[in-house]
Amino acid sequence: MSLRFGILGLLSEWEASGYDIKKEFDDLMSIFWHSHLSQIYPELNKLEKENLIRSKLIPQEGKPDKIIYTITESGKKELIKWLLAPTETPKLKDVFLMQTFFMDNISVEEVLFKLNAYKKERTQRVVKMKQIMSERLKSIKERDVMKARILMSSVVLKRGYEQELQYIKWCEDTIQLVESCKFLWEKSEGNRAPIVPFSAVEELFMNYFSDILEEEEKEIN
Amino acid sequence: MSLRFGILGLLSEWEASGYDIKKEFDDLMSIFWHSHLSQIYPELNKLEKENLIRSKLIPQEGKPDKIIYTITESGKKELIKWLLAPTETPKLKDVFLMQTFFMDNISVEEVLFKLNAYKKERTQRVVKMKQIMSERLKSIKERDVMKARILMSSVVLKRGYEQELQYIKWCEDTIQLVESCKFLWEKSEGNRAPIVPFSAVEELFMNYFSDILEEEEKEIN
DNA sequence: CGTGACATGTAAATCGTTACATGATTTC
DNA sequence: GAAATCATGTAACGATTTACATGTCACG
Repeated sequence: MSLRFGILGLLSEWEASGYDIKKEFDDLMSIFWHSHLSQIYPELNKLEKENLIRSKLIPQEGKPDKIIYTITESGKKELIKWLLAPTETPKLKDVFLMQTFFMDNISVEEVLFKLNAYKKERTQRVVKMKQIMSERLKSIKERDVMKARILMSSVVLKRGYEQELQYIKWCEDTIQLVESCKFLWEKSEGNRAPIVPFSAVEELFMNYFSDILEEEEKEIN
Repeated sequence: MSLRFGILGLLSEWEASGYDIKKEFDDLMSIFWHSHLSQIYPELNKLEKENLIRSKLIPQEGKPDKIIYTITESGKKELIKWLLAPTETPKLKDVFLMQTFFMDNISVEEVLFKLNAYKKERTQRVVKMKQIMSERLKSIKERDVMKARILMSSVVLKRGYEQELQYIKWCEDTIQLVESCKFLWEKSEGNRAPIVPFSAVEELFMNYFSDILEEEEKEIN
């Protein structure tokens, strides 16, 4: 349901081909959505049948011809209707957190390896995002033009970036905690886990949670 | 592909029925996954056919009979194989960020309304999570037993919680920024947006980005 | 006597991914 | 000569959601 609005949103600013749209999804918009060409092309055809967009064939030399789409009045109305509709809180999906949840099934060394590897992957992502952000910032400064669209795309970029940074920090903190709780993975005779009282890790545990427990004082409303 | 491992992971600790599994998905595990009963039941049957889990019928009085599943050796092996496999960095989907990206199409008042409403919804979620967390913490303290599984579920909870807090803070910061950039939504004659030089918002803009720009100094690796 | 929790499913529809199909041009 | 980019699609499969179907018991 959201893909169509991603397309309509894009076409509300520029006209574009399916191939162009895919590139936007892979670039800036990758922070909040992604899609395959094999889903974009049929969706464009559907949108045109519903009169929300219109196409024109552009012959090209040296490259294959392309089909450029523009948004219609009715399409813009649909987009605005969607923008004003209340957003349901999203149901999260995070495969790495799921793996983490069940990591008592593998050895501590493997846990630490996984956490480090994932941190590395996230770091690579944040480096790429940083590049996108500084390039954008530079081009905004150069063109010296500010618009609502530029503002809103920038705040979205910020959200994506800070999300990454925080995930990396979480990896670091968690690696530290696991490192100091290694003994929880030890197996005594009979392949049974040793019984460890909570008090043995209470300080470490509370320290790890300190930044969110401090929030307790701040009022939430 | 992940649902099956969510089920196997759960069954690696306790035996459970489809109905029990659904409740876990709705509770703690909702931070990283969710699923409908209509998907869980067929998946359980598939897993049993593949010999990864085994079922037994438990007759009950006063309640309908239920089918309890236990994990097999082969199931546990599959789970561990998955836990050790490298995790692809997830492709994010966030409908609210997508809406935000295109909010130049609605009025500032509507933008601010949407941001406030979403902040409220996220806040409700964080309140619920807080309850879950303090209940868990209390019960861990009372039972005075620490295990790797408890540690790992706690770190996942923390991730979910801090993610929510940060989203709320982003809403607040963004509301402030939009508030001070209201004029970007103004329309002059001919329904055209006024041309605003970047310098007019540079200070606000840079201030909004300050926390992530400061990270520039810290080295990432 | 209605609602919600308990309990297990099937069917249909939609959404998303991977594989297949085609063909031109540019760059290494 | 191989790989990447440009350009548009179809087909098959897999994952997910929504609707349908059935029945018991507890609580107010």
